[in-house]
Amino acid sequence: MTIGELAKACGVGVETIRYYERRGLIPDPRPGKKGYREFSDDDARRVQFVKQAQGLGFTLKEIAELLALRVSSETTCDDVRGLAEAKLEDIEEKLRTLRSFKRALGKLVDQCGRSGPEGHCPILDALDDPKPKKRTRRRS
Amino acid sequence: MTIGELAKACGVGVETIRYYERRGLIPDPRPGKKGYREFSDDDARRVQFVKQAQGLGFTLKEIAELLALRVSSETTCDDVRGLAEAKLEDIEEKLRTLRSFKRALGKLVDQCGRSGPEGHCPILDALDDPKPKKRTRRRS
DNA sequence: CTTGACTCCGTACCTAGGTACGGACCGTAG
DNA sequence: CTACGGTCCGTACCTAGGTACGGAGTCAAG
Repeated sequence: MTIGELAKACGVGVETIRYYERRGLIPDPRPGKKGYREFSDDDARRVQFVKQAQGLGFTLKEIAELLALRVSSETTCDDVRGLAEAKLEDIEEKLRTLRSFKRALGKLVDQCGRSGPEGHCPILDALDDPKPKKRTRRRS
Repeated sequence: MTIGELAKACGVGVETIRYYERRGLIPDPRPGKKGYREFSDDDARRVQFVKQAQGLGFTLKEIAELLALRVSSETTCDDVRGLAEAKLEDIEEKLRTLRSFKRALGKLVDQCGRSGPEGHCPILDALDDPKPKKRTRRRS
């Protein structure tokens, strides 16, 4: 596919694709007919991965590292495993934080209407709460 | 506490705190002795919340909305519930994506050494796999 | 065989989120 | 009382991640 088709398929602008190329996030596409480059489905998956990972707070640099994770002549299996496990740690941490946000927000929704002292932030309060005792029933 | 103490407590620079003030992420601190503003523990919690949320891909604008979630004379309970539920949806989505990243990365670690065809990205492959069949045993 | 939409590449510009700078003021140790 | 470090505020500057622009080539429809 052409760069424009790739961009449309991924919901980004053509210029963004070109920027990712410069950053090395997608490999140099094979040259197609008469100077128009030919992109693959694999490129599309990479771009989509980049967008998802960005939404989770990873930087383009970190994303490039994730995409580069593979055993090659340059990297040993141990290198890869080490890096992957470090990334897994990041992810676990994000999961923990995200779960506590979720708990806090859920609690807020539950408490809605029974508001406490004005001017205090219920989200921070909920996050503080160390043991979110089981709530009786969630609003569907 | 002073702005410098607050900054140190939160692991950010003084200028960052001042920037957050301008953005309205922390309320105007009460004026202390002779022009030095006095910050509270609550301010510290807010700043820490901001940093965590940023790490999860929320923008300062979104974070401000989260911090502003409360029932007041301006917002009804339904407003708050609606917004909170929308945010919960965001969070669920992030959780799903994060979990699939985790699965993919875990799989990569497991497969380490049994690498497939060179030049292909094992993370994207692992993400593709619709049903990550139960793995025999995880490396502790 | 021209016209409109698309591609190429290089360079310039933009927004979000800080980070640094400068001059004036405060306050505590020496 | 002065030196040094922290604070105040305003403004300027910086990096990451795009976004837009311009001139030249391409390609398909009319």
